[in-house]
Amino acid sequence: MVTIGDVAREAGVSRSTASYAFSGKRAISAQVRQRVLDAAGRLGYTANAGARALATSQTMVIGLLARFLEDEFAPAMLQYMLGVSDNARELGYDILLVTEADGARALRRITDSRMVDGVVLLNVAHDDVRLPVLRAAPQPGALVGLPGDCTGLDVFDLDFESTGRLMVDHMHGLGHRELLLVSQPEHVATRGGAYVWRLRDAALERARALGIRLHAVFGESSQPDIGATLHALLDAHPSATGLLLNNEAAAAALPSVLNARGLDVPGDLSVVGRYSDEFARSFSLPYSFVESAPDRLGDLAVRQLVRRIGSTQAREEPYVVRLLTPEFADRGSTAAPGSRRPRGTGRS
Amino acid sequence: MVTIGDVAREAGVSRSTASYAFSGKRAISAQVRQRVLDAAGRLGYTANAGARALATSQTMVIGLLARFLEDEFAPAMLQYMLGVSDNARELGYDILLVTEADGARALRRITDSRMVDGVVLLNVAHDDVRLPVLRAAPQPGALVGLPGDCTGLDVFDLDFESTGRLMVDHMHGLGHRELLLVSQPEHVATRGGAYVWRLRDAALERARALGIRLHAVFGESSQPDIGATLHALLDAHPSATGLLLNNEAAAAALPSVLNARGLDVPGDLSVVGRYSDEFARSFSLPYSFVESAPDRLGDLAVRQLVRRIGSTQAREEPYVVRLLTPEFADRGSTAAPGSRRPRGTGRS
DNA sequence: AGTGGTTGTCGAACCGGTTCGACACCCGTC
DNA sequence: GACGGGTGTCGAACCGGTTCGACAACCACT
Repeated sequence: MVTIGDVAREAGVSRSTASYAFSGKRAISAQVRQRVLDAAGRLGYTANAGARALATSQTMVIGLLARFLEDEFAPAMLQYMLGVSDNARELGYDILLVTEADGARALRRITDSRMVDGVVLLNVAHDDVRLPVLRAAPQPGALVGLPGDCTGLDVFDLDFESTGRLMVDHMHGLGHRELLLVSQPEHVATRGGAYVWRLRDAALERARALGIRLHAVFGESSQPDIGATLHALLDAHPSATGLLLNNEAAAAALPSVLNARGLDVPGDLSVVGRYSDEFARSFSLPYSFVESAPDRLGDLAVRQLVRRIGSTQAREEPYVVRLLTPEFADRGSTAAPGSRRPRGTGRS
Repeated sequence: MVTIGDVAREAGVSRSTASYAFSGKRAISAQVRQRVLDAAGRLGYTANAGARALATSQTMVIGLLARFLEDEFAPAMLQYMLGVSDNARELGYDILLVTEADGARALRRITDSRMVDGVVLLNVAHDDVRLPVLRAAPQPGALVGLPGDCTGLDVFDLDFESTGRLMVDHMHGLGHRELLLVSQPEHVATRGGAYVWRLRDAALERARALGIRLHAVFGESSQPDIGATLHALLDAHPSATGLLLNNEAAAAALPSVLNARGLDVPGDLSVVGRYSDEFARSFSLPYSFVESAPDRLGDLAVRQLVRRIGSTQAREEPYVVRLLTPEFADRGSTAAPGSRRPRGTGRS
């Protein structure tokens, strides 16, 4: 293994001079700097990350804590992971991926041992057990997902309440008066998935205010159960004209359910989902949707985290809670109720 | 920050004694060991990972290089990532996740700087540019995916050739004489995705040997294009009675395509896919399939990698190329051709 | 009592970087 | 010709662990 000492010897300078030649933190004459750089190139030198971390107390690594919980839809989570990973790398940070079931213990492990300069938590629950650990950690952290108590934390999430209202308002504006809402499994909600009831409650309240009947149910996150649930829901409320989805698995299952029932969208039923554009492409979802913006959230979280890592004074700044305004991506799957168009061939 | 020196002082021993009390690499009296452990608990001591890495030349981190290429189906890749991550953690290793587009450069970065003890490469191409870098690296590496040249590497993959033959044999055994095969995009194959033509060529050859007509096409990996391709394929070969899928996106799109055409499986068409069980659940795929076993491959790759990391003598052992025998998961989507059963209600 | 072998502990060196203080040198200036 | 201020380089200390050699204390034997 070639060390900075080898480079220094090859260039005929001291170790400290070699170090300064690389970092530029002190003035070094052009010739000497070039001699050092040449020597480094000749020897194939790369600084040892562990040694540098020890000396500088900076690892240039960010911990990414993902939670793959039962009853949650893994493909959706991937988008958030990539959103964080790609943006971190752009800022010069590597990603330590943690997928352990016991997130709190894993978080303590990587922060206490100083493996990371900071941490991003995904899929944050209302009363997330990882939060006390994060608050006690010496490194800063950023959250993707809104917990009940945000004190001492930078938080980024989609505004699920506005999303619920937006969905209802949109349908109401088109003339719908009876809607269906499929949320994630109740189990996910009771476990602390606050986004479930944040959207749901807001939608129910707005529906009440507008005098709309809104039938809200929880749906499975696995196939084929969710398909059966969708069928049952449509059976139970034949007069409903609009369907709202806050459940990626339900969205993925919907095309074949509608196909089986011979229902036309938006002629027989207007549909609005909530997922990411990338997700829609993978799952062939032709519905209008509210963009969940995982790449955007990853970008915001990493950027803020790196700000705090970088300067001690940034670490003193007030914490931010940023809820993204939902954006409606129109794919033409909503229309005035009862505006059935001639059925297509199914082939476009 | 509390160091081992603080613990030693608190326990009234030297730093080296404290170190030995933790590692157990020398005999330490029971009382002293307990004093050290108590002191560590009282002070909340955790060893600094960078310092330990520097001293031991071991980081206890494995690099995971994923490639999210254009025209490839991201949700399928996630299964492989989790397969590696979960198994690595079980063996005491953390995961450094690398998703950079320039995999060769990233690989050089993390190996040269000694951030990782070893590396797992996912989605390996036939002539993968990362392989020369890996061979030159001082750390061992393991591959998930079979390249053209395996010398000096431990390689794990599904046996795609056997898979292709198995699919054809299975259909032939049921009496099918005209089949369709949908592979990944041709672009993926020409770029070096060897698994594409390994399965395809083997299937074509076996079909020829058995006197079966096999129409093999490449299909898009994005929606909704792949759906249109499936429709066109079924239009072009109305007499084909069996469909083979080596394309996750095609599998995901198939239910609604068949639904739109009013085709019954296996009455009108027998179907066999190639994906993972987990994937089938997420995407609601009711078809028989050959298990791609991402968890198993991750397990094998990590286990072999850790073996080589652990002992210098294991590093001398001959390299292994392990191709998993394909396993057929029967979901009842194949039958003798023309054995149309009464159509279901689509609800079951 | 002297010898030899364990057992338990310590001090010092080392891993490979970074950083601070010291200082030699060169320039222009009074 | 002494003086002051940059500029460029070096030596030493430090980051926080691990590990090796030395050695004291203790035991059992002859």
